[in-house]
Amino acid sequence: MTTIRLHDTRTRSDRDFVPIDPSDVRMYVCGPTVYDRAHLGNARPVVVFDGLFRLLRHVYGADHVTYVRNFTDVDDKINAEALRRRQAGAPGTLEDLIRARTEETIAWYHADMDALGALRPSHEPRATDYIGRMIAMIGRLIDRGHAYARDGHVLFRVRSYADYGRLSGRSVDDMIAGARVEVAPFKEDPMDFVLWKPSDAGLPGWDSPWGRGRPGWHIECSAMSEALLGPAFDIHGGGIDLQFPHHENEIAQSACAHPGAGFANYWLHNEMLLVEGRKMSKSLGNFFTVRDLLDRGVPGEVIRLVMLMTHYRSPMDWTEDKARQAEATLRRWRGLAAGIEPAASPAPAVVDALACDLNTAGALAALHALAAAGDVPGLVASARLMGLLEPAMGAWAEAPSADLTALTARLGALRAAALATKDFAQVDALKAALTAAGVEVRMSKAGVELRPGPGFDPARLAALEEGEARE
RNA sequence: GGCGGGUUGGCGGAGAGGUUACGCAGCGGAUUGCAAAUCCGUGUAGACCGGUUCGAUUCCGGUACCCGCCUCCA
Repeated sequence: MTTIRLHDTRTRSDRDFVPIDPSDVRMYVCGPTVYDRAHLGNARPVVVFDGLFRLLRHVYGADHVTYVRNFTDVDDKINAEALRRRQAGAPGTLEDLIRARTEETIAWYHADMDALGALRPSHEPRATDYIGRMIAMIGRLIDRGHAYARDGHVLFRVRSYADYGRLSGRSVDDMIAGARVEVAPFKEDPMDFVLWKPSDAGLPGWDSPWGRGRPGWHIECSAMSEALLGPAFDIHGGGIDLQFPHHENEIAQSACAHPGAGFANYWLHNEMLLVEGRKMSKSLGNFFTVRDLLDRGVPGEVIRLVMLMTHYRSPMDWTEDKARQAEATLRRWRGLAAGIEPAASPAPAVVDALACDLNTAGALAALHALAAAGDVPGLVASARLMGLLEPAMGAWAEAPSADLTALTARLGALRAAALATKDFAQVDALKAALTAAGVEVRMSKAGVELRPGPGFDPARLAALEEGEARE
């Protein structure tokens, strides 16, 4: 069996992956807060961990991997948007508006991530469906002395967990020295973080032993992973920006709620995304969503390939040039793959590259080698392991259907005549017009061949044919 | 200030202590009336300074520069 090697952020080392239970490999990845369209940066962990999901399914069997990715649907930004809508005159209660907003956003998210060829996870829990579980976990943390209630809040007592800071490599004292922590009178220690906070009448809230309120950010992931994967599971993933504080706090909560269980055995973090060399931000004007790209005609498969060109632990720079390269590569491969059945299994070189801490760039090189060697069935089977060249994703690359027989015959006749007279003026004029209409012109001794290319424009072609009729 | 990551040929981007990464672009050739497409060939790069070594771009140390996190942003 293939041995998968993963870079574990917690130990800062590459480790052979050994699942707790090979018949049920379990992975949890932090999903989106559903307040708006997913931007391109949101797509990176989706593609990265979809790749790992596919690899795990390949190695352990599709029915032996459980992948959980949550939706955070309780959040102040969602509340703010719902409030804005109500003030703008939208009907319904605030809770209705919140639900409507999150339902809408989840549907967008699914559509956009589907377009990138990401498989749906096994479970996609919503935080609001696990409030009871969170309350129970908070209660247990209080009972064990790891948390305390104060003024309607419940706080995690950071000093009660000796390993706090281990994941992100910092000590509580260092962090306090950094002095960027919220000072609140109800905190025993400035680093203590919120497990539960009170909600006023204008905010969504749930009844709890500490009054009506809502959960803090981190507890949801601890509660949902516990519910769906158990107190110990294999892999926990997410963006590197979540390493602190989110994941650090998650570990503290889960480890203290289930001492000795171990929580997640391997921690994987993907690096951030840049756009043309700069951090994507609204202020720089380079902020865009996945949907923006799709609407602009950049196929999801192209976005996916661009993402796979860079190793997941390096910052990935989105550039127009890369998108162009990726599109050209996919067009070539899809051209080769047309009508070819995939091999029974992906090429070992590709699997090995992916098994080496998801070396997607290496795997792509292996794909190029398969294409160069003419092993198209192997290319297709291997590409599909990476979520590429899937039949459902190829509509964008299909040549538009068009009847070019008349034009082919006309060009062929002109050329045959020109070959005799050595006057190619008319041939070249027609060729230029065809090229301008997005038709690929191929001439050889055997004859003339026309095929619609990427920029095929039937309207300009029609004009050509009308011109012919008038002649 | 604290913590972490990075610096590879024109561009993108990997692996490996010593033998071609790969892709794109470029260049040369085949092919073509000319092209396109395709095919063949072609590139000794590794921020800087030391150290270890028979040998380092690959290991160790330092310097410079860049980036991220420390602000419920993946």
